Order: sequence, then structure tokens, then C-alpha cells
Amino acid sequence: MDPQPTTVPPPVHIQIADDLRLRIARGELAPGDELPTLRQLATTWGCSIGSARAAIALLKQQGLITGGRGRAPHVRAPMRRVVRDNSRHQQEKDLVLRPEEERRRTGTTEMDMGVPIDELHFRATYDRIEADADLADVFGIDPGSEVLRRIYETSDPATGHRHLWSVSYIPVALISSNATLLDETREPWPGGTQHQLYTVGIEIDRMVDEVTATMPTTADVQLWGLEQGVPLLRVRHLSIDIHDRVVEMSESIYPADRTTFRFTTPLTRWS
Amino acid sequence: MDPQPTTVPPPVHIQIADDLRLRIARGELAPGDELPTLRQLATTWGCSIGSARAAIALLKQQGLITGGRGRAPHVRAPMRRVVRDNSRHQQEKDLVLRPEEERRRTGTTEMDMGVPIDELHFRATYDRIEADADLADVFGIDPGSEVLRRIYETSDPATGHRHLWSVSYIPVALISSNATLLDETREPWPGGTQHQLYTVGIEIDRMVDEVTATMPTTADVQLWGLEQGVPLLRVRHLSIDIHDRVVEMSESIYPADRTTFRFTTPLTRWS
DNA sequence: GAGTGGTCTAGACCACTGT
DNA sequence: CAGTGGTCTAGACCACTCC
Repeated sequence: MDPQPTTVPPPVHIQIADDLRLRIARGELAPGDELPTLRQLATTWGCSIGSARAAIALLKQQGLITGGRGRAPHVRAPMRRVVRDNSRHQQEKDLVLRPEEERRRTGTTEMDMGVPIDELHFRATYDRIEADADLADVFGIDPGSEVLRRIYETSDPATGHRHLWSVSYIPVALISSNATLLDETREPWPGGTQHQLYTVGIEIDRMVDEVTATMPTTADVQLWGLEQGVPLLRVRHLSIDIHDRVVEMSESIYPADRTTFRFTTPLTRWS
Repeated sequence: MDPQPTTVPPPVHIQIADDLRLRIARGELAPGDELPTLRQLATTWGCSIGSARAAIALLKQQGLITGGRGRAPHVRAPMRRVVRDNSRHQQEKDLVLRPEEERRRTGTTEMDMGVPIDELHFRATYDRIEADADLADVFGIDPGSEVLRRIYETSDPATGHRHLWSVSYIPVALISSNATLLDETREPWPGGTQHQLYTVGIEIDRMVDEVTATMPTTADVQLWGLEQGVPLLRVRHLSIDIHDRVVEMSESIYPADRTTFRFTTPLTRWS
């Protein structure tokens, strides 16, 4: 038991990473600048290349640097984030009562993303599944009830990378009166999900969005063309109708380096 | 140019990680279960311990497993997430006009988090800074104008880990008529920021929350007591008054493994 | 004390990037 | 082609956990 418990120095690769992070934070290394090579780091720090590599890997994992594979890694420039605003919910509702021509022109299905939709592959897949415990709980229906599952996906034909992805669930009982709603070849539907529900007499009262984040798996990184150190924002969305029923639920994923959500909460006036 | 371009097999550590992930997804390995040791993985896959370690590191980075350091790593049980609901904005506003006794009792400063506040260290730090370009832009004031910066922090005295953190900015010009608002020893202020602003005649019209996520730095991991593979949710919050002025801006951070945000968007009725 | 993962090394081979 | 990072190995030493 030392009277002065000598603090152990942090591992070398942590020291190297911290030093580089500091130099980035101070602006000595600007976005786009190249970092020292592994060999350079190893000699200046008097450590092995393996330790230098660990430092670089750590910074990549934290989203601060990128590159490698044949050229020196460089400081990552923060990506321009597309804002997804909750006002689109009201806009989509307003559109429902407009004529089809206008709905089609304002080609905003529920899943637009500030990118010209013409340049993307769009794919919608429908199937019907039996509600598991989670879905049954969400909709307040019996487990085993039929639920329509719709998967929406857009991808960049040039790179093959996924651009947008969501699964949406609707109890079949709610929409069976309009058979065309079960037909995936009708997608993209002018006016989006709110108009689809409108055709069976459902009016939405409010939207609930629940947001959290997780790290992507190896497959996700491939699929989305992500860089290391980019979390995924996960959204579970509920559409609640004027009778307080959950009539639709969707789950979607957005890479955090290119997305921010903006939610405006109006407050009642004192007056 | 091969007629059949033989696809190169993925690196060993990726194969191992994918196999383990699959076994977790299928439920063969339940949350809390121990994974094979590095030595076991190395022998069953016929690779070195280093490669096995890389596989384990990858899964940790993805937030799927945890542990190590003297005992075998185990499958991570998903943490219970605390919901932060945007209805608290309205609740805080309603509280402003209530008597002080009630405001004090409903000890919800803007920064509560489903944890008994008595068991946490609370610290508020005030200082005044000159607006940089970003702050000047947010508030629509001249760069160099004085801005009050308040840092709120709670931490768990047992572990020393940070529990909650936010910085809040208010232009000094808006609140200089009430000198007590510049005094950090008055925190926690009953009724929170909205009541503070009320004392200088400001009524909030709406709240804007912008959410995204990033990966924590090494220091963040220490500070918050995070496990590997946990992103940070970052929120920029704007308070906008009834004259459409941004009167307060705050930035806060929440570990994603214990937080979900819930935003309810009311829609106008067709009637 | 036996077993675990974490750090670190030195060196080999590969795939990729520039010129 | 020379230089880069990525993969992989074999082995040493340490700190930690559990029995």
C-alpha cells in the first residue's frame, strides 16, 4: 500500500490517440489534413507499429478520422446533416385532402430525405405476418392477428449503398376494406401512408416519434456505406388516430453522420 | 480478369464475429451468457489469439457484448432506457405561474432524469463569455456580445460517474434587469429556466430540439462510465419567445444505451 | 494459483494508393 | 514502383477475477 500510489500511465495507444485528438481540437490538424503515417508515429513515440495502429483505429472508431488503405489517414470533415423536421407530419396531413395531381407532384411519401428521388432506386415490399407479443402490445390486438408489413428501401444505384430504410406495420383488420392497400405495386402511393389510411376512414390525431441510437453491425456498415465511428439513429414511430388507436407503427434507421432530427414543441399561451 | 472472379473470404476476425453475432441473434447465446474464451476461439477456428481478440473487440465496439478483464466476456443485456418526453416542456411552462412552494416541491429543474435527485451530486457553474460566431448567429446578436453560460452537471457520488450534463446560454442583455439570475448560488432555481426568464418578462412560445448522435471520446467513456459501443445522443435545444426571439440555447448529452427521446406531434383536426 | 483478457512487440504477407 | 494501412502470427508480460 503505497503512501503515494503511483498512477500507472495510460497505454501508449491511448496517449497517441489523445495527443492526436488534441492537435485536431486545437486546429493544428484541420479537416482533410493527413495524419502522420504509422511508421512515423511508431518512431516518434518509440513504440511498435502495432501500437500506432491501435491509436489510429481508436480515433476512427470515435469518428474523428477516416481513410487509410494505401494512403495516410486524414482528419474527417463533419458531414452536412440533413434535417428531418417534425413539421412534415402536419404537411403530409394537409396534403391528404388535396387532389391526386397535387399529391403526386409533391411526391413526398413519408420517407423523403432531401435527395432527388429520381436518382435513387425505390423498392417497396409487402407481406403479411402474425403479430408477435411486441406488435400485439403496440396495437392493442391479439397475438397472432394479421398485420401488414411494408418495407421501404431506397438505394443509390451508383454505389449500391442503402439510402433509406423503414418497416411499417398496420393491422390488416383496419384496412381490409380497401384491397388496393394490400398491393405493393401501387407504391409509391401519392400522399403517403396518411392518405392510405384516409381511404379507409382513418384520421390521424398525433404522431409519436421515439429516438435512440446504436452502433451498426458489420453488415450495416457494408449496406449503408458507412465510415467507422458513425452511430445509427433508430426511430420508432406511432400514428395515433382520433379515437386514440395506434393505427400504424414504423421503425426506421438513419446514419447519424448525415442526419439530425428537429422537433418543435408548441406551448400554450398564458394571456 | 477472371471469368469467375473468386471472391476473397472475409478476414478471420470478421468471420468469428459474424458467427458469434448469429448465435446471439438466434438466442443460442442469451443475454448474460458467457462467450467462449479467446483461447477456445483460437483453437476452434484454428487462428491465433490475436485474431480471436480482434473479433471480440469488434463485437464490443458494436455494443453486443461486454465484460472481459479477468473473466470471459458475456452477451450484453439491453439496458432499460429512460424516456425523455417533450411534454415536459409544457409541464414546466404550466409550473411557472404556480406558487414558489409548489415549484420547489415539483423539483423538476429542466434537467431531471428519472433518478431521485437527492442521491446525486448537483453542480451549477455560471460564467460570462463573449459570443462567438455560432452563438451570435443563434441569438441574432453581434459577435462579442456578452452571454451567460451555465453548466449543469449531476454525478453519482458512489461511482463518480457523470449522470447528466448540459450547457445553457442566455444573452446577458435579456436578463440583466434581474441581477439574481447571474448568481449561480441560487441554483437549483425552483421552476427552472422558464421561470427564470419569466422574472424578466419573457414568455416562451415554443421549444425546438435538434437531435443527433456521435461516438464518445476516450475521456467521455471515463467520465460517464460508459461501456464500449454506446453512442452519445447530442441535443441542441432552443427556447423561442412569443416575439420569435431565441432567448436561450442549450446543448446536452445523453448516453444512448439508457435514453430514448419521445416527441409527440399534435396534428390539426379536419373536422 | 490458474485462468482470463489487455498491452506490446517484431516480423511476414497482402491489397491498395499514388506517381 | 515505393509506400501505405490491413491482416495475421507467436510470444512475452501484466492486471484482473474467481475459486
